[in-house]
Amino acid sequence: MELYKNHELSIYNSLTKQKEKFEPITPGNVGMYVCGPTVYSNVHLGNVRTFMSFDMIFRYLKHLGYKVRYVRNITDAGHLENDADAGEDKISKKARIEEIEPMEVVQRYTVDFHNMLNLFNFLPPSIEPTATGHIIEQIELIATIIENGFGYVVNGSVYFDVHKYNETNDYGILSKRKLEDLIHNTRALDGQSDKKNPQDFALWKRAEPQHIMKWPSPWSEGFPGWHLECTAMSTKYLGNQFDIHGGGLDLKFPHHECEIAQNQAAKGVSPVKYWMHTNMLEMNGQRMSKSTGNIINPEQLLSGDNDKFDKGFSPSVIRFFMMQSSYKSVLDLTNDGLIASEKGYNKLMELISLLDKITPSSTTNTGDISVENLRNDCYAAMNDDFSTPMLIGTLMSNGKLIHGLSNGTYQINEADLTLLKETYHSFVFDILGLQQETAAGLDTEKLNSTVSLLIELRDNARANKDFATSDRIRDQLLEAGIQLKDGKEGTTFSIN
RNA sequence: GGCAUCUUGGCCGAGUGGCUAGGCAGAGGUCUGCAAAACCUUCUACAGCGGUUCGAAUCCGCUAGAUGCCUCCA
Repeated sequence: MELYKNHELSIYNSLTKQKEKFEPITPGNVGMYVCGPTVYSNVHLGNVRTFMSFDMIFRYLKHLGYKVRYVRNITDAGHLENDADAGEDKISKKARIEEIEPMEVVQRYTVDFHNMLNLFNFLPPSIEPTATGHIIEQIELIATIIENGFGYVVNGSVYFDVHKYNETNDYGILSKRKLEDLIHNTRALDGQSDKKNPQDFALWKRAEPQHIMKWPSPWSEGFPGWHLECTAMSTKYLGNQFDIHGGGLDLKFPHHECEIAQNQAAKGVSPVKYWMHTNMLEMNGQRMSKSTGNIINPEQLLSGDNDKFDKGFSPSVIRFFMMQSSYKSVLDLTNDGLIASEKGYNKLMELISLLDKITPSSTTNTGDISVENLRNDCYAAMNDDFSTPMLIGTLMSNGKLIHGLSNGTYQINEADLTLLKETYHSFVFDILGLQQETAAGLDTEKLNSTVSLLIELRDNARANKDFATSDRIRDQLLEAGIQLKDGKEGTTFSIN
């Protein structure tokens, strides 16, 4: 279904700093590249937020009927600790500290990364290439950049000549910086003697003898610079120019700026039509940071095993929380915010279970709400630069329609009911990527029959006005984490 | 210091020239043996000052405050 033909999607382009109508380079096809994690430690919750935003974008583009090729890389080499000559690869540093093979580090944290994303119900990208798997492509790219006069070799290392590049191109076009300002504001770092200018960045670094991760190249035994891998892998799989490039806001400069420069220098074109940057995740009003201790692992947030939050939160609640804010806004992770989201999420899931129980009538009478309008509002929200907060608002505020249908105030015919169900299901599950969470790890069938028995006993007690017994059942169950809910149709329960 | 972004009601968080965001919390109600849950109703806002405009939370300027990047970071 080529829905995109009937929808005008607009995307905020960080390059032009405005919303633009989305028109892919090849009609019907979308190429999207997102800078993935450097696998040298456990996945950070901020990474989860960024990748979740692009997961949602991937989902919506697919929903619109685009054929999407989504490339998200794994950085398993080349990411320098700092840009000085003494710079050490993050992976080898970790390997040295832990006395294990670099590829063991990579394997461990790649597995952790995938496990975590699975928990949060991420779709796998179309291609997940690794930097170490593309050393040859990177070497070729460096050779071309040198050939074109934008790279120079010093002591076996290769640097990108930013000043030379800036004579014919605009270094700073993405981050809105001027080279002269950068010159004035670059801090003096030790050991930069190899570079012609401090603004130059490494394309290839010669490895010291004790270095464990290194590859042969025309210039030295060494390893590629960090910015290079994304240029090599994105253009290999998506072409010299592609539609969307995403990543966290903190990668805008220098990483993405350098990608543009490398692509211009090697291929003569700017690589990306729409640059998208996701904003930062904070916790309790402060940037998450290992050095200040303002940090929490995803596992700890899920389990509640931490000193920052009252309890654990399920993956869908965290996803709902993140989807309630715009990917372009700073999001502050707080206890109150998560509690509020948990209630909101439960409410939405309740709406969907109600909706699934509604039976069609011969005619439709839904007051001043029309299913058609509701559906259009959902699309309008998403078409407006993937406004998931607006989408959630629409889904929530039309809850009165579902309640009205449920309690008989409104009626709906079969065609409209199908459309309504389809709308809620596709936006909530397929696009937002939320899941209806049944108590994971519990044998729900056995639990159901057990609690049903208790509900029956309680009903009998209440009928006999033996409230001591009925209240005891209710209160004891609540203490055990099972909440009874008395409704018109009888008593149901939920697990807290 | 430079560049950029942001400042919405008790809290979170959308919107962006005239028209209800939404959630949480609060208040009132329906239901209930009492509750809880659920549902219904309801309150409150656009940092300050000046300008543009018939009209500004929305555009422009200034002031104050916060944040990000400038060094590895999603």
